[in-house]
Amino acid sequence: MNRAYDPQTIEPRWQKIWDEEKAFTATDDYSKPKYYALVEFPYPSGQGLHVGHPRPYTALDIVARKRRLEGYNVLYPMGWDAFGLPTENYAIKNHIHPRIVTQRNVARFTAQLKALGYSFDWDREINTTDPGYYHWTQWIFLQLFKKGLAYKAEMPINWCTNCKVGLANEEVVNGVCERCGGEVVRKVKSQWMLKITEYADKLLEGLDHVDYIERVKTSQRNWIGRSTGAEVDFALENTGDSLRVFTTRPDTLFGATYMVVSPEHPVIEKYAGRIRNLEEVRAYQEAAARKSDFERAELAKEKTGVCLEGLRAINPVTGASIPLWVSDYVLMSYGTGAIMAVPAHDERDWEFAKKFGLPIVEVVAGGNVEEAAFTDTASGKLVNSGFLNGLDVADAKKTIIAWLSANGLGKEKVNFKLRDWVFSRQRYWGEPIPIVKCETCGYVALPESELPLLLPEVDSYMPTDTGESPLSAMTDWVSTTCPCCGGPAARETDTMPQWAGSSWYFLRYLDPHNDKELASREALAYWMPVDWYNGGMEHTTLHLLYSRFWHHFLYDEGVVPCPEPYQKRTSHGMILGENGEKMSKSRGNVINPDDIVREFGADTLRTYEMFIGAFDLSASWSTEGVRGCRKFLERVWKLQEILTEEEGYSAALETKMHQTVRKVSQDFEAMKFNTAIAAMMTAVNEFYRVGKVTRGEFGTLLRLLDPVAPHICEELWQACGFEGRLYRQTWPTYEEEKTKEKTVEIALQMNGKIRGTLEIPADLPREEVLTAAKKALAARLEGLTVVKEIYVPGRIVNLVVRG
RNA sequence: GCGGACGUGGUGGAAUGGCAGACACGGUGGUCUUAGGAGCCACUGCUUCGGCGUGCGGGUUCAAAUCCCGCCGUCCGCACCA
Repeated sequence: MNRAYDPQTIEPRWQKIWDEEKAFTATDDYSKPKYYALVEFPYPSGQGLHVGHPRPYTALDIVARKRRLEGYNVLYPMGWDAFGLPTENYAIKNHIHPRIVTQRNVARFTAQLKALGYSFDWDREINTTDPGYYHWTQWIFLQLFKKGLAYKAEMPINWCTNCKVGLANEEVVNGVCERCGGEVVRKVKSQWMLKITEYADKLLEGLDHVDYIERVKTSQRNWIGRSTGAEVDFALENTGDSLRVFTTRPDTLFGATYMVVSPEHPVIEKYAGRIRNLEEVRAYQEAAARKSDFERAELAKEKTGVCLEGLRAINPVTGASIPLWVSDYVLMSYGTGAIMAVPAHDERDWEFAKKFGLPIVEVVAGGNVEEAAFTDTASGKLVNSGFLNGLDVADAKKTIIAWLSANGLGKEKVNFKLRDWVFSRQRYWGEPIPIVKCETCGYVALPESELPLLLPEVDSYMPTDTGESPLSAMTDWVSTTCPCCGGPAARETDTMPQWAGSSWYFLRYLDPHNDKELASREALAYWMPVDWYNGGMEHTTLHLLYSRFWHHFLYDEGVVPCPEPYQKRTSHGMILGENGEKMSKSRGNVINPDDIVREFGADTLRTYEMFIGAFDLSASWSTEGVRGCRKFLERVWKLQEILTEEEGYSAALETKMHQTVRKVSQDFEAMKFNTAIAAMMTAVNEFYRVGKVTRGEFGTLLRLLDPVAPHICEELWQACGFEGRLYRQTWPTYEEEKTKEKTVEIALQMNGKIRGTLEIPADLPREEVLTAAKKALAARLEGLTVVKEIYVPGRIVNLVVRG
């Protein structure tokens, strides 16, 4: 009974028992209320588990375990996002097949996660690199292809000169490859693209119907970047042709004194013959092409540009002839790749006009346009603008758009920052794209019966010098016949990006062994949407957006029962090293969770990671703090020594117990794990203060603490002779009435300054409280007049005095 | 530059209009001990003992860490998106 607390013995034992008893298996009993708790599945890296992983896993383990005690059928699954560059790079370097590397890493991660006692349903484990899994990743791609949402395009892509692979914009960080730090240049390649832009409005609108923390919604909205404005056509002088621009400020059209096109804009090629300084323009284009996106965007960079001499446009409202310039501050990838420049009311145009001596015409009054661009849209009135004069900005926008439409010169237009998703990678370790190219039929989908299209064995995983995938060297795999006409055809050799497998994995958990469909209709109808999804801030834009896009698409296809996959999304903060810096090998501040488990136990690690601070903020590791949590668990263990035979709560602690149950229950829901644990520490301190703990009190404590530290609680539950398994009990309840103290100590203030305290019965009427307060402060009140009396029940009396 | 978050003891952090510093770490003293890097007990924001204290300066309020205005600082995103 009074053995010392020994996590190294009890933790593996309970892990084995839970496993054998299938304690955390989600059932297919669809009559019970369901709860789907989800954490981002890890990439099984060679480094093994990081102390950052247990933070979100423990948090949702707490939620999952609490929900089970509350009677829900809970699904809390785990799997592996196992395609990806580090594995492939390791395979290249060490001449080991990436599948072997993956198996090894998955085995290590599994052992590490199991040692932490998570209540994952391991029967539903998935792996994105299993053919039985990527079968359905490929299937979804085919559906996208059939609906015209997957297409091939010549795209200037970010080319990592080191990995020899095309990167999505978001994989380029500060001009270098996010993974290897190599130099990134622009290169044009034919790429598979997914038309996520088609879903921009749905992805934006869907945010209004889900419970995401606000900053996640904000970053989704910013990434989609919807802006309303107008398209305007400017006639090109003596060509009969026109140049279209997008602007959010059509109201300033009278102030458009020149135009700018991006260096890649086709109008330059089209009218090259007219451009008198073509050589200068060509040189500028070449210089721009050599620059990476990063260099082009570099902060505080001076504006550069060249005038297209010989080519001019007409301002459609003023009729004035205005010059055309080329400059890399205009991006081909947004809007139309051309702008109307209104230097008086746009900072970039103003800077450019000042540098090149272009005219600045004020059309919205309110600033000094010789000193700075006036961009305030709330206060100004239109001037120098013909029929718009005197209007405010909002009205002027409406009026000019109506005028443009009526004259066939433009119309209202919505633009998005969001671009289509570059979906090709010239890499081996990814899902093959199930498409063949036929000389007569073009790109043809593989029949669904031929899925999964297996990743073939290759001799080398190294991408070729031409930038093609290693698969392209496998001629007998590449050569095939066209499913459409039977003629000779070649397989697509690009593979999918790592984002693919993670864009729908939460659906596969519902029915992971189904080889007829990605998941059964019944399972989808019952389990979706995910009730609570937690993940890192680093995935709040792309992974979330991509997976929401696929899910919206699958909803439109009738595959899934709801448009939004995740009902609730939260994010955890990072765990930093003891020095407050990000943990990394090079900084030498890495903490290995295995060491913590070995020295202190899994329950201590779990408790500590939940106690470390507010869940959504980053926190620094502290080994002293870990020790403190171990000490707390030791004190819980030793409560056995003062455990009495009484059932129920003792009179002395009844209120405290009801308060603690309420506090812990509420705090777990609000992810305030640190204060929930603090409340349990206080309760334990109380037990020691009164010198005993009843069975009722101890049983309640064990059930409250179980989600955080399940092994010690399960062990104590059994050791102290409580019936059955703790994981099969019910969540403790409280009575609001019993959380109320009989007497309270209130603060006494005079003019808002604390002047004393007073112990009173909690239900004492206001007048009697005030009388007692005045009596207690009698000495200080002498010679003063009380002009106002404030009483906040249970809190404070404040007497406002004068004299 | 834009957007977001944050700023409280020696440290991590509580408190979201009502007694600032819960809970813990660290520290000091004591106790037990062959021993203490264990356990237990007490104290632990500053103070000239009047008071003063939540980055700084204003404001609203009977009452402000909390709400409002203006600064300063730190961290994280995004970065010429017309």
